[in-house]
Amino acid sequence: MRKTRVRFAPSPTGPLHMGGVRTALYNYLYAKQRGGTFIIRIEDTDSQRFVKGAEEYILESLNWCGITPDEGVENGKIVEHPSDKHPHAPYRQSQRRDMYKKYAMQLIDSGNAYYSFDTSEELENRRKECENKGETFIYNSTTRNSLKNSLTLSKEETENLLNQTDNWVIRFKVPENSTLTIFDQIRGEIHIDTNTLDDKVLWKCIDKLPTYHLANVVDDKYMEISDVIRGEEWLPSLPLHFLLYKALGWEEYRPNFAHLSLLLKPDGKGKLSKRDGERLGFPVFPLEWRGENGEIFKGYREDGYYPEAFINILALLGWNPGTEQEILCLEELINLFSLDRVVKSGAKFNLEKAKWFNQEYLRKKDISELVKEFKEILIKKGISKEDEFIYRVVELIKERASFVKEFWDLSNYFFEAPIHYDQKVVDKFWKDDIPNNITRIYNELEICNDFSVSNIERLISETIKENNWKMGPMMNSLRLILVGESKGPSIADIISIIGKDETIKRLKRGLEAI
RNA sequence: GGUCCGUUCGUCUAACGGUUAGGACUCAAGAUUUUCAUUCUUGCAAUAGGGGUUCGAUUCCCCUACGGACUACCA
Repeated sequence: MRKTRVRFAPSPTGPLHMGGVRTALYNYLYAKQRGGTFIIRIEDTDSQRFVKGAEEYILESLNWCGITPDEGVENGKIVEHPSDKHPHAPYRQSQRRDMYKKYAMQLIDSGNAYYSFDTSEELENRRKECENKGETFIYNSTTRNSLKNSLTLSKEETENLLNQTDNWVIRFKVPENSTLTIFDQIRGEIHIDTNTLDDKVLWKCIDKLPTYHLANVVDDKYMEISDVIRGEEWLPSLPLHFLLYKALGWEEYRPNFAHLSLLLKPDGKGKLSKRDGERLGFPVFPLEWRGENGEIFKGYREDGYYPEAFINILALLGWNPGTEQEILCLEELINLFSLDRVVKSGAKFNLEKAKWFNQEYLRKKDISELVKEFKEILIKKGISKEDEFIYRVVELIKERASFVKEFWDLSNYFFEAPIHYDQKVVDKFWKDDIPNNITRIYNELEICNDFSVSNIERLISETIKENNWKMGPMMNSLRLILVGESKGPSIADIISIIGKDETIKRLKRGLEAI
């Protein structure tokens, strides 16, 4: 049995989106469960699309999620020099160019690849020609003999072109007339006729770097990757990768493959993309991302999600433990994860359910921890209160919120006296002798010195009973005065927390204002 | 267009030939509550369609439909 080594290999062309985080998570869970190694590798062989800050963003995102790499990253940075812990450095493909070049040449020498000199215009024309005839152009055994490459040109001509111009690429020579059967750990057997494949470019002339396909296979072999778990968008190039292992003589190193279904747009067509978040009002990215032209994309972190909740949401989007348990911490996910329980079909993200997950995690938090978080919000509003006071408030409202950021709207009346009184409540309850009765309660409270919840509760209910008042209108009117509207925890709790002075003040003002 | 992958309540999913097709989110109703929320109970809601195979198909096979990915010197 091979030692489990998996990699997450993002390319730094922008922020990592939640689908990418899920792929990283599944890789991580798979590795951890099997006592294996989780490696990060940066696939930056596209020099044209490089985005500044993307690499840092990716690492910070994984860090926030608690997905910690065993290899490839040290002190929050991609490792560039080999060490015991990081024997395969550098972990950035742009810094491994020479290695890929060597294998590209080996493929040419062994007859598995060739130089191609066709310009993109020439190929474009051929494609159009075919299209007009209702055919499909494929650069492979059916066409390569009629194109400009080292298979059709003489040795001398090829040499000359290579020496004189920079305009050449290396293409893989796909073998003809064979059917491949490739096993995918999630999808089972996949059959492919090699005649439908095309001779993909392995080495680009444009930036003198390998394409993803070559770099990927070489690195996976050298980094001793045992299992490749990646997105479904790679399924069509699986046969090419499969053949590449064979052509390089590395069949015994070939990893197991598993292709994950995609995360889909919640409202219909296609895979989840960068802009869906703004359009549909939920984050697509783990962390906030500032685009080059000042655009801001929301992040789960900034929206108030806990990383544990975010991970849990992602884990269950395309996988389930086979039981009815839905709230799973990282530890449990590691223990329970298995590729056979990964769902084959694409999953649409659901915001409501995501909120529910966060609510579940919020409820599990210690009140003192929530106090710390809420305090930051209060400070921004210029409100300072002693921790004990905030603690009592949070204790009462935490069940009512999915996010700490909702605490303020749920508890503002603890910190500020109401300015407006909800007219609907006024119309419904503020009648007849209510003002008089409230005044009676006011008088009772004014001489009361025990503002414990139980005493206030006793005092109010006894007063109401003794006078044969109606419970509903009295309580609702008291609430109206104290809160301004018809919401919140019990009156006794509110009075007890805001205390005598504030209660008296609010009753006085309410009696005058309503 | 071509190649590949997929299809169970609105959404995430369970049921790996035999279930009244289960759970969760959402929604609705009821109970509890001085209000709101919580909580509890109940309810609404699905096997894409058509053929096979089988005593029996959500499950296996085929066709159709629909959805998705890929089809770059992008990953």
